[in-house]
Amino acid sequence: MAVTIDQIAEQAGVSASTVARVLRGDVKGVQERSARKSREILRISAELGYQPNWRARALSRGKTHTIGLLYSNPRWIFEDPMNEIATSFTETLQEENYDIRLVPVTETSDWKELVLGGAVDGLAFLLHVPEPAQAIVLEGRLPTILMGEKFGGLQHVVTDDISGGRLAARHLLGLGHKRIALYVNETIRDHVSVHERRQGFEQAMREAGYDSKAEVWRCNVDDVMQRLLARDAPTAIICYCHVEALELMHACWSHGVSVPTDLSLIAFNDIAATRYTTPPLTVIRFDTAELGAIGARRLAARIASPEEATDENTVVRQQLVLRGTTAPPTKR
Amino acid sequence: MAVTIDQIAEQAGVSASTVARVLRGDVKGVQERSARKSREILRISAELGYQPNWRARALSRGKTHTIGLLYSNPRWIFEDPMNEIATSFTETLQEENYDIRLVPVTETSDWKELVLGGAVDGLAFLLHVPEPAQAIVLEGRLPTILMGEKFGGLQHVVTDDISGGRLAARHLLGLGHKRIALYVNETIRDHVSVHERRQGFEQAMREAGYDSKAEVWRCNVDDVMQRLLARDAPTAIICYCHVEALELMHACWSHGVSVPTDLSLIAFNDIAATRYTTPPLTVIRFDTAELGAIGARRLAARIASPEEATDENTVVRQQLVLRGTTAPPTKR
DNA sequence: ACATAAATTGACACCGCTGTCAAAAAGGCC
DNA sequence: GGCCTTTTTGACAGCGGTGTCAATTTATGT
Repeated sequence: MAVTIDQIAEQAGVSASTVARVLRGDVKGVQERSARKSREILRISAELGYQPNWRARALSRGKTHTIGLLYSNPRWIFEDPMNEIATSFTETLQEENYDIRLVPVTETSDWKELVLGGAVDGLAFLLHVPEPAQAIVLEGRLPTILMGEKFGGLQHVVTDDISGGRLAARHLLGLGHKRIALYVNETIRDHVSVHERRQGFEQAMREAGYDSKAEVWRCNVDDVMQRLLARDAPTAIICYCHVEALELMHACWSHGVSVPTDLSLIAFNDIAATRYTTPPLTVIRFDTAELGAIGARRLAARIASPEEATDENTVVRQQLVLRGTTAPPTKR
Repeated sequence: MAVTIDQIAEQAGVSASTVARVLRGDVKGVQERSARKSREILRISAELGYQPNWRARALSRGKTHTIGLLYSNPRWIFEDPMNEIATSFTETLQEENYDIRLVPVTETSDWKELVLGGAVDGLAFLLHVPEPAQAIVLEGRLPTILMGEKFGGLQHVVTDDISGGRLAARHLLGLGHKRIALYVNETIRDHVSVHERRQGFEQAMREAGYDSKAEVWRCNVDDVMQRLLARDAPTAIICYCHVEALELMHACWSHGVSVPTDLSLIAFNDIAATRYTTPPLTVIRFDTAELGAIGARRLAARIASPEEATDENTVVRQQLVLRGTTAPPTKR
């Protein structure tokens, strides 16, 4: 059906090897006769609309020039802020001439065949390594990069969550808040970032001498509202991520708690929606594009030359973005 | 390096063909000796950790069991509400045993090789068919599905934007609004949905006898605010999509225009962020999951049996979700 | 013109699996 | 046991390229 190298060879009256070489641009073209022949071959292949067969090439070269993005739930990779990371990851990888294959990892899917069978040249993970894949990834058969998570000595690019937590707390302390809580929704998995944000938060509170007033709430939004309405409640909340913050903003609005007058709020992850709340959310942000791009380049480099691979990990810094949900506490 | 069928064959003392057959489960296993041999082969291949070579299989079978999701800008496919469609599309395709390859389409990228070279078995487009791909797609060499857009006779799954526009307008008319504008940001490409939403809107206005008061504003948010502050301005705005609405909500907030007291707002696309504005946005929504799933199943069916392929297109209906940004107009 | 070096070319094995086909083995029946 | 049918098996030719190597052709130097 499709045009092959042999058809071109036949038409041009040369061998398939020659056609392959010419198409690959692997002829010096010094000799007159040869140069003419090359031009002829190029003409014919263009005329026939030749397209190299990707499958044959992959088998022969032993490479697919494809990166597998492994995930267990598509919702996670398409969701904020992962989608921003994924965007820049794919964009950068495209510059490096790689394509992305989305590989859903479940107990039943054929992901093993794809990964171990050579459908991809490297692996990438966003925010977490799915359970079923962990053992195999650790065997290190393929170049791997983890973005936003640390796992068993594999190369990673992460955010600086300890200083993120510290930044949030210090900002609130600077405004005069004395009692601050960190709200982590109870459904959140036990991710390194939970631990680190907490660590930074507690560190800052300790430095300020408010050690005992650093509370970590692992509950749901209703519990938070209830605790907030109690006597001597915190005057500021740091939300583990944007989800908690958006929920809480909404809950405050319906309970008549005014932000930032009655309560200061600060969230992690600067997703688009945080700019559209009323007032816009003060957040701790990191450069998602940078994280994705670094991950992409690291992985590409690793695939290109596995020997020279460095085990360097990168930490992307977090920064404070002042918007409208934090203010000095009101005396009450 | 990796274990091949020949290695297993050698160890088991049989031919490669036999191994292949056994692994494929293509033996009756009636004869005692044969059954024993099969078990032995399976044992050995498990012991050696055999994984079929995906590349070789693809070449040999002439199929990759992969769908190419073509896009010209990653931002678009990872963005709301496309990500919801993409999520359900990939999930459904996974059930049908296909994987997704993200194929960025630019002038320079090697997408032609991937698509025409047989790296994918079918093509999918979200909301638009990138320019460089249009000619080739129309040749119809590969099964194709378009989601959320119509293009040159290709099979598609779209939303019912005409009735969507009508729903929005009728709701506002029902509340007593007489002068309504449709705001389409000037940067929006000329997409069928722009035309159709407008059509539905104008249709409803005509039915209500307000034909001349159906304005379509193709401008930016500053222009909108300016026009709104004029005498005899519209009391309600239908936003072409969520982006316009979020921007406008924000602009209203900073200009002291209160929604919905001073202005009623209704938007298309029920993305997550619309639920977190204050007040939450009234929207016209469609079932993104349904659209993605239908697209996936159609494409899979087409690939499985190109002959029986129906040219049926599907229209996913739009519906009104009442939230807080619409109210009867205030006399002023 | 002749030897030598450089460029070009075609044959061929290979990548690892699939699918066909004819030969070999096993089973069934008289 | 002999004959026929059904299973099972291995050889082999692809799939469409890649890459090596030796043979052939052309260019260069004297």
